[in-house]
Amino acid sequence: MSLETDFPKAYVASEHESRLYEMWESSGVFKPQGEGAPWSLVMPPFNANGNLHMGHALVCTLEDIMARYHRMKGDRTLMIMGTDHAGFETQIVFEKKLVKEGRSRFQMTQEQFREETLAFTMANKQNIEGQVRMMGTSADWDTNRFTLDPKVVERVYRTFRKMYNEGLIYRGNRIVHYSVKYRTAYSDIEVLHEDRNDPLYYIKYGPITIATVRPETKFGDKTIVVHPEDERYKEFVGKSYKVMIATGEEVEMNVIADEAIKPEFGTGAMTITPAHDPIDFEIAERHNLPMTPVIGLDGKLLPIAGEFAGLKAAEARKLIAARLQELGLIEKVDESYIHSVALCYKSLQPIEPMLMPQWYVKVRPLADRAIESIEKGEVVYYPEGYKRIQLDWLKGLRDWNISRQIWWGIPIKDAMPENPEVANDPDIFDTWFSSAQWPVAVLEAMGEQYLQEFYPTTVMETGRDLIFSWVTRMLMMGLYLRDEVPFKNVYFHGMVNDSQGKKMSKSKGNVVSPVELSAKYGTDALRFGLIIGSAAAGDLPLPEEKIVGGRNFANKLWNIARFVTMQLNGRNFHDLPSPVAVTDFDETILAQLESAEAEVSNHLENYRFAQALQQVQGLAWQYFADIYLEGAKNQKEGDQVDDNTVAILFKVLTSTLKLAHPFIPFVTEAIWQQLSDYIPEQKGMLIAERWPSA
RNA sequence: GGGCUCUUAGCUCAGUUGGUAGAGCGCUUCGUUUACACCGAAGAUGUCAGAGGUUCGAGUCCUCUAGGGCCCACCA
Repeated sequence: MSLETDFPKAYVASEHESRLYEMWESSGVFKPQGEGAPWSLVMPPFNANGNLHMGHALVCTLEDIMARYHRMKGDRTLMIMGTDHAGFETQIVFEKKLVKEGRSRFQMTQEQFREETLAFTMANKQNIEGQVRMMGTSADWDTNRFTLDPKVVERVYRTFRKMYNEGLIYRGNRIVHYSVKYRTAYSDIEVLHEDRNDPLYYIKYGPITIATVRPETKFGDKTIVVHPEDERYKEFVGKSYKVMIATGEEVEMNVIADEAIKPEFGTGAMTITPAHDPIDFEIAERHNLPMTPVIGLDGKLLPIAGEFAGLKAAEARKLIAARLQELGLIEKVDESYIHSVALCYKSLQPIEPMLMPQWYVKVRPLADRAIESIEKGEVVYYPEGYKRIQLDWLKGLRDWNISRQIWWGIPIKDAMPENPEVANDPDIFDTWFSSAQWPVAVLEAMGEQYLQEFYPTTVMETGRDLIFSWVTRMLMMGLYLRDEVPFKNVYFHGMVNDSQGKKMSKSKGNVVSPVELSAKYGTDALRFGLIIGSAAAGDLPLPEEKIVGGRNFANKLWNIARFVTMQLNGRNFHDLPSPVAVTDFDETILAQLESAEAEVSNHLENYRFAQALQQVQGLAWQYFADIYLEGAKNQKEGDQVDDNTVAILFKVLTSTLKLAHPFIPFVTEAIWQQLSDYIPEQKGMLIAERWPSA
């Protein structure tokens, strides 16, 4: 072996990474090994509609660190990768693509659209799976699943049937959040709120004036509601009289009383629009009043609006207000009124509350069960503050709308083809309804023995933004289906930001691609940059300097190994004496190694990844390279470092490689393979080595 | 309206159970000794936002103030 050719001065990641990954994958080491305790992690299924982004890269890194650590510790480690068809999200991505091509889904049949979207999704799935491999992710690819795999879909349908038969799923006709732009209903969680300033119009209905921000919805109103205790209006309750409305028509209005009215708001009186407001809807239900639609699913006013019919609701508002003004029906306008407006999370356009039938999950029993489990400590949260956030959310949770008026996803109708109520429904499941069952579905797909051994999984690692949409729902569904929590620990990571700590976004042009950075600096460098100096659930800025630091660290390790190899002078490790602490130097480095082993393990057991990595770096660079190794040079007699020192160098090097491996798997494995020339009896792979335990 | 969180070296941020402040990058000076210039040596830089409290001892716990950020919320 020649140093210059076989052990070049610089570590060039691109020359090693894909080869090493193939070596690992084909060796079968990603599968559960040995007789140790089971340790399992189900990765968040990646949306198969684009490229790997930094959030994904962080997921791969954090989760792979855990998996590699536990594998080396001797646990029966299982890391499960998966991809998500991501219903609505993918539909939007694909529709944008269609628009760019000058096409539209409305020129296609649903079947055509699904076929093309499937092809698009499968291509992206393959793409992203390659990028997950690029990240060094040591997932067992035999367990890799897609949310549209027949076994997964069948699980979703079985769950639906079970819940339907037990009364936990029902079809309800009530007010839902509706996106006019995307023509679909949402669950509560897909809605954002923003404070906006809109005029509050005080409109005269005969003797009673009401306040509203939405005069455009008032065409069907037949009822004025006041609080039963309100002295101002007591004489009117139960009576009716004719008033003029915006169309110029005379309409009969009835006055009723209901507790839902707050006397201190506006004039203490309002008219109700049951088909377009949740509170009004409830009042109408209580009093058995008609519910007349005023706005169509296209967001335009219906014929009931007379001359305003066909206008978009928002455009109509000003025109209608002007007409009311002309007719002398406006008492005053409060221009400074600020209220919270519900917005579509995707388009940021106002939500239009609509009365329409949807499928709901009756969440109370499921949520109560989840609350019980959390309070009993069956799930441990990192950071722990998220436990309460989750509990609070569960306590206030309302029934979950799981149907979407979209084209891409799992069709509801096939869940119960024999049941007309289900079989005639054209809707698609909310993606989260299937991903909520993911841990059960993926383990079950491998067979009952996987569920037995690996459910509950050890840890769920995901972004803190998914706490409600995914984590809580998995908890509820896992408990429902298996009577056991789906994971024993939850670790939340934060959002990856740019070097200034700003959120990455396409419009700001500050998005950095993990694929490009990996190609430029190596995956280890990227992994290092993502982990160093970060904390659980904390947002993490990712300046390129951090990644450069990672590359430099990889190179440092490489050169430490190069130096140690040179000291061997062609001998085998076997020829060296067992390392003994002779000098103070020896004693110090061996003690430092031992304490680093303990601390890195302790940090990793407690999900303190950044601190663990900092320990490794400090040991390797400062204690080992700068101090011990430099000392060893000075101690040289002639050309030769004494054998005991070489033995210590070798021991510390190999132990350091083990400690560093979970974080920067490629360079450590590459070095290990180089070293194996000197350790004839250890021809194996570092990934399969035993973790050094102090 | 409710809740959470942050304010630590020039910059971006760590700091597990309270025990005389840390990393990376940057900066100053020096060094091309055959592991590494993707390097080494030496060095400078912080009343840990402000005020008060608990404690033998607080960046770390409590209260308040100021200024950021985030999440939740069916106030017509």
